[in-house]
Amino acid sequence: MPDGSGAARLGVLSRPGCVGLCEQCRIRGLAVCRALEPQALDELAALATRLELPAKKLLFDEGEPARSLFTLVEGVVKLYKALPDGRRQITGFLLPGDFLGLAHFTSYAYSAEAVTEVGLCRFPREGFLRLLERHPALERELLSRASSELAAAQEQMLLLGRKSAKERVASFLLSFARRQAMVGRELVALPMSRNDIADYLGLTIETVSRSIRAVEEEGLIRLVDRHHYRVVDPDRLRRAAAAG
Amino acid sequence: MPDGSGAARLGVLSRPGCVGLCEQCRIRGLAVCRALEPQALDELAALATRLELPAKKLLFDEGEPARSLFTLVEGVVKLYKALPDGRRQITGFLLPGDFLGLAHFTSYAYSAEAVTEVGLCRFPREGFLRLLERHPALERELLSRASSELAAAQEQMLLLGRKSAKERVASFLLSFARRQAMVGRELVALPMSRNDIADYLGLTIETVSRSIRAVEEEGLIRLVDRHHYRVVDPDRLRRAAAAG
DNA sequence: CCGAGCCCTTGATCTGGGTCAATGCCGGCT
DNA sequence: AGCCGGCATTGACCCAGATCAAGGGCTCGG
Repeated sequence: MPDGSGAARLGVLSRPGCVGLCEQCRIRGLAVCRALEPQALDELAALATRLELPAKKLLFDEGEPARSLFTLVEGVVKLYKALPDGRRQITGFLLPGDFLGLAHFTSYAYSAEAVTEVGLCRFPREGFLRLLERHPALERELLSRASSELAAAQEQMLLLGRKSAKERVASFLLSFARRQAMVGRELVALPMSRNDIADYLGLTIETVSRSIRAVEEEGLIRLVDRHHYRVVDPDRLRRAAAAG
Repeated sequence: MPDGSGAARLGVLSRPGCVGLCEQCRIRGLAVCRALEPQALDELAALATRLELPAKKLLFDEGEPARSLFTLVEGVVKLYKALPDGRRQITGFLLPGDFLGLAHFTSYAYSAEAVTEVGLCRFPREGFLRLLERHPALERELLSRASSELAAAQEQMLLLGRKSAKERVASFLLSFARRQAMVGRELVALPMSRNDIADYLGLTIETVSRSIRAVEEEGLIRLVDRHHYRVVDPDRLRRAAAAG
């Protein structure tokens, strides 16, 4: 259990209701971002409210006024954009510690939906932006996160524009394992549906299913069940993903 | 000709060698970003060196150590990522006023190449980062730019993952016209090759050619020559692009 | 423990866009 | 002006992945 200064260092995530979540946060959370002064963390904590949502619950919808920003504390969230006729593109899956809601304008540019049960910290937009002005270190952290998201988006454009179905699936399985720091034989959870994977990779569920099967039959991964796999041969998987 | 304080407001772009470029910059340049103190502008200006490149010249290559950051002053630059076997995905075209080179790590995550003759201001990475620390307003500007780039990247993922060839081409023609603030009947320049358009839209040159033709035959645009078009029917073009 | 419904997988067929193959055309050089 | 080389267009054909169509097997509620 963190003492007073420990609580300050863990910021918003060590508030009542967040106990037990600090493990992830220490690794990935906004609260422990480099060089953020205890002062800023306390102010962040004062601003935050805790939020829990069941799986499949919409967090916010594209075009809706952006009133809040969030850090994901627990569970998985998907971000997506949709066309009027219902075609969807999932632009990313968020894991605990990820930040969401930075809107360039005053409304969200994408929708966010809980994939699993999720726990979040919510920050009201106004207060957060004022806090941002007073704490350049926080702004730096956001800039750093935005540029790594941008790099990930560019990688995804390469995938969507130029990779074959099998390469897409291999890339996805590899990068998802990587994000959980599991490229060995540890079990990797795949909490989203085949439909979500398809909408993330620009494919159909049938093609996703067949491609996963193909990757498994080549011995690059081992499917434990629909929602769990092991990376069996990281090197060949990397090659099947056309580098990454 | 700007006086002393005018020169300061226009920052790096009103230095010797940049005369005559201020028109674009006043509209889009980094130098006039909101609320940037004259002090910061002068420091930026002191840091900048002017750089000219012919068309097709590589500015930097993916993976190369990121020693510089740039603002594009004149011409068009393309950013791309490539796979080992040569497949390419262009992730964006930059117009005057755009900023490039923000690398999350110490090496560039993509390549940058001049599409036309270009003029740039170059900032050495070290100096720029130090300057960033002293001027939160500059950092805010970069964050704002990064988030609008991110929104553009998400839009492009939707295009690459879910739109048909004709929708992609319509979206591209529309957004390119928009970025030049020309959605009426003004002539829009299309300086890049069909190959570049194909690599941007995740298509082949043949499909790009056929799709442009189709969009023209439906009377949505008028092709003046290979590198110039007019938007004839913005509304129907918007619909053909599946909204945008 | 059983049944219903929802995912998911697997198979058969179809098609949008890729590939291959001629031309056509423009711009630069002599 | 005329030629040359690279880019663009156009046409014929093909294939990866979409679509259509059956099952199969978790999961959850009763």
